[in-house]
Amino acid sequence: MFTLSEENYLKAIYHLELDTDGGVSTNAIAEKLATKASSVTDMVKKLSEKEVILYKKYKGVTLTILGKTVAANVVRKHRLWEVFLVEKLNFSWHEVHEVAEQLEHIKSAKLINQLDRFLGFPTHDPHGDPIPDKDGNLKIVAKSLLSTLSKNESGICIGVDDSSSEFLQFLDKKGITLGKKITILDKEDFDNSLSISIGDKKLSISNKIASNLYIRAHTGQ
Amino acid sequence: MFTLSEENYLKAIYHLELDTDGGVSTNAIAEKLATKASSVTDMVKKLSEKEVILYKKYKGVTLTILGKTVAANVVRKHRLWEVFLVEKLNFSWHEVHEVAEQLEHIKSAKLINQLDRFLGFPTHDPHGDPIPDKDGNLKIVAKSLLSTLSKNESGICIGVDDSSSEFLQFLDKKGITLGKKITILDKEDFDNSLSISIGDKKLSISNKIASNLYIRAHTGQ
DNA sequence: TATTATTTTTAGACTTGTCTAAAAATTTAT
DNA sequence: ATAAATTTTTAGACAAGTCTAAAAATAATA
Repeated sequence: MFTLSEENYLKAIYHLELDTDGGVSTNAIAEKLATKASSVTDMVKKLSEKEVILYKKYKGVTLTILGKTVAANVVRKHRLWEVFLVEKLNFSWHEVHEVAEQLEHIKSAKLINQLDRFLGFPTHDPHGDPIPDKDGNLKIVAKSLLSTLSKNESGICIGVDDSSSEFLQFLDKKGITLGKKITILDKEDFDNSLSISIGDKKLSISNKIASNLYIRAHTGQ
Repeated sequence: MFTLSEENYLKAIYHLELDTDGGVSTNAIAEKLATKASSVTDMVKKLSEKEVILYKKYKGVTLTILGKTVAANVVRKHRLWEVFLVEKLNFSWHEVHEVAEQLEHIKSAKLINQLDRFLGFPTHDPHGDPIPDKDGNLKIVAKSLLSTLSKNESGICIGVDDSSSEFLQFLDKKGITLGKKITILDKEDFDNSLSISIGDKKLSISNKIASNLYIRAHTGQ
């Protein structure tokens, strides 16, 4: 069994491993968890003894199979709870993270299995991130950043890269939500801003926005 | 803000106060929380400084208004989550306690308000215990133990005194659930066992069982 | 490569919540 | 009311998780 703190470390390492090649550095973990490098070193020794990570002094850490399973399970719980909060309790997508951070540590296999069933076995959370299955496997969906599409191409909005509260509230204000079809009407060379149509509206968005929206590529029209 | 441990102490004191006159003793708290009296003394000093309890050395403790509010809120959360688990996730009433013990510590006013709404503002949990409102007030329902009724009297089963897993599973097996009408057919002087009718069944139950079932008195009939 | 800068680890300390063992206060019984 | 039993508190210790400051290892740069 793992403590709340151990679970948070495993989750942080899990996320960092996804966009790092080779081991995850002490400093990276410290930054992600808003803690000090010395604290990370301590915890990393403990996790290494529990055989959930591989650790060589000064060499960074990697999750073991066991560690990855534990971490994925925490992520699974986090994302299922997010779905619950949005679908059943009328939370907005920018409000769910903080609460899900707490709920993800509740220990009960039955609870999470029944919650999964109750929600209709969702595959993605309200930000478009995939929900790991019981074994920790993710369904990978081919996705591209909106900023990489060309004029006249279109696709379905399936997720965000930056899921900060500010960004999500901005999207709400603009009417940009998951599942909507977006078409590039024009690209501005000057500042890489885009004219897009979404639903029956047209709007102009900066490159920064377009670089934080994921699109499921739409082969043909 | 209160730690998990502080909340558990407040909840224990809250429950103990309900069936104690005068202050709650150190030993009583220690027993309820399966901890040592010395630990209780330490925590009690801390809670006293936080002004949620009144404490005089060797004299036991009492909740302040603030303390009672905090404790009732934890109980409110516990019982709302129990309703959720039973009504929405198909838990049996004997399975909910352990999970609710964890969920009751999740901090989010919006979460609990929305959960309350989602569940239809329930007034009682699956064991028949009242759910405190936002201000910590309970709706008191006049109730009697089944064992106190006389022959030919009847009432609606509205709760249990002992909510141990074993007892609840026993009731399940006998088909005794909240909301059912129970009529005393006969009382056996020898061992105080009862013959009752419940639904369309007749059965015989021991005095021990009858002393753990609450009935809403049925004036008339 | 030698030096500087950065990262990581160690050493020692602090907090929270717990414990054991012993002392002090209170209660019960003779 | 005094002695015995019980309850409660104190004193000191420990584990988990964190921190600061300094030392050691690694990486970057001249």
